[in-house]
Amino acid sequence: MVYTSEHPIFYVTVDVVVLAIRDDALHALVVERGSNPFKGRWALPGGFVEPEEGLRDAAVRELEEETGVGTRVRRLEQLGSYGDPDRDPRGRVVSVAWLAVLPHGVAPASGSDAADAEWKPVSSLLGGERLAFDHRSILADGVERARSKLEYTAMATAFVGPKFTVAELRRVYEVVWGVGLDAGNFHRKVTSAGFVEPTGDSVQRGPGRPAALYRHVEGADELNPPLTRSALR
Amino acid sequence: MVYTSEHPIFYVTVDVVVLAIRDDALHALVVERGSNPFKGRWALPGGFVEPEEGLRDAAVRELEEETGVGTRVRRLEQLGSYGDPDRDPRGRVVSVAWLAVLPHGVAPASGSDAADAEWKPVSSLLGGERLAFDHRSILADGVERARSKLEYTAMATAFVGPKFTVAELRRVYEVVWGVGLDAGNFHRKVTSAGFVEPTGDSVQRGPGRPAALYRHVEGADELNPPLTRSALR
DNA sequence: ACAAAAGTGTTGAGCGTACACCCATGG
DNA sequence: CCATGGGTGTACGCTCAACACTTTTGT
Repeated sequence: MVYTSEHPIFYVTVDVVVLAIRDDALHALVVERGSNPFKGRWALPGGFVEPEEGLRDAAVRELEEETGVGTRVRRLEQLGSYGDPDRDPRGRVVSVAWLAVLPHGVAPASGSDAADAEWKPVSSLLGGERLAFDHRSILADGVERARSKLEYTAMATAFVGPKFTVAELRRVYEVVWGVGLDAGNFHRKVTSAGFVEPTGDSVQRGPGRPAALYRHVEGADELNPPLTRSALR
Repeated sequence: MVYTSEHPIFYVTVDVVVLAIRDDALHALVVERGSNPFKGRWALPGGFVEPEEGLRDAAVRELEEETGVGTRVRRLEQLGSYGDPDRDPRGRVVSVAWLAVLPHGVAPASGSDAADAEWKPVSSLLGGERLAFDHRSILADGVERARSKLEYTAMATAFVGPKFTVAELRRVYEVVWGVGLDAGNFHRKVTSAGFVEPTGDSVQRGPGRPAALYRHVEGADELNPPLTRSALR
């Protein structure tokens, strides 16, 4: 069909801020661009939405194709849309950005579309490193969203495995917020906030008393009262 | 099919949830659709984004064209994007939704594009009334966003004039949250939260002691500590 | 004088912070 | 037996909800 629309046409993409904790630091997943524009530059995983595809589905598909971690995503929420007329030299492209969280220890699969998918510390991506398009801004928004969502949702549990200790959860908060937290007070708050329940098992990690294992309570996402960001030390 | 682009083509629209308080009830601005699809049905103001236009600019322009209130908007933030493949019978349309707040007493201008722009109570729009497209869902998301943003931002001040009394502000919270609040406690909280400052004037509304007028402190948008939603009575 | 709304005082309950202390394990 | 991390006890200070009370006006 000849294009006779009375309305302007756009391309729509999805881009995903994928966060995880590695080596006690917040990392984001980035891929090296294989073609222009920005060939060779790091970018957030993402790509063009298919004609009959939902936006969320597109985010998961692109994540799987480019990094192989699509099925491991523990949480995926819409971050916002970015549509400056000049944000993409190929034309008028609106990108719907998503925030995804992975548990620690997930590696980008080899043999996927993108020759290189890598975890990079958020600090360096937001520091000197230059990302493609407006991805630096999208990443910054994603990190800020994660910081505030830790306060009043169960998002932290998406950064750890299905069974976790209170100390693992505490590291998540400490790393994402960049503060030290009182271990005792944190333990009380988190075990009485209603979003985690003991599995009954316990586990030994190095010296010290074995820690009880908890799991995330199905469907409990609101934290009441919220965990406050107040630092210790 | 002659479309030779290597990527699928979309239309992009903006839709705006415009909230204001009228007659002690939360209202939203809706326009009657003049053409198909959904001809004659109420819809959120909005329309197609121009080729060289930013998304926020498009929201303001459409609001001005369809309702004449574009310049009176006191707050405009992105709500999210809606892109189900079937959400619009005209084709693949992704809509970027915005949340706008107006002070009370703003009327939709006559002589604008839309024959009919009207304030309607949110309760009826989310109740029986049937809106065009997925606008009911967008409106619901907008109202929920407003409810939670009252807690920890200065959004409430956008619902009142540039100078306002503490009681006016309290009515905003009571109407949007649908609860009664203790006048004394509210007064203390709000005047010590740092986002309002006295103008020095005072004003008389009916019987009772005259109320001091306040204005919103420029740039103060975060509420610390947040106002809690706990009801009274 | 009375009603009504603005604004301040007061009090008791509950929560958060800080930190002491006990528990259970590895070396 | 010591070091290390898990987990509990406790006390002090602060905030908040509830509500009594004072202030300032209209009728």
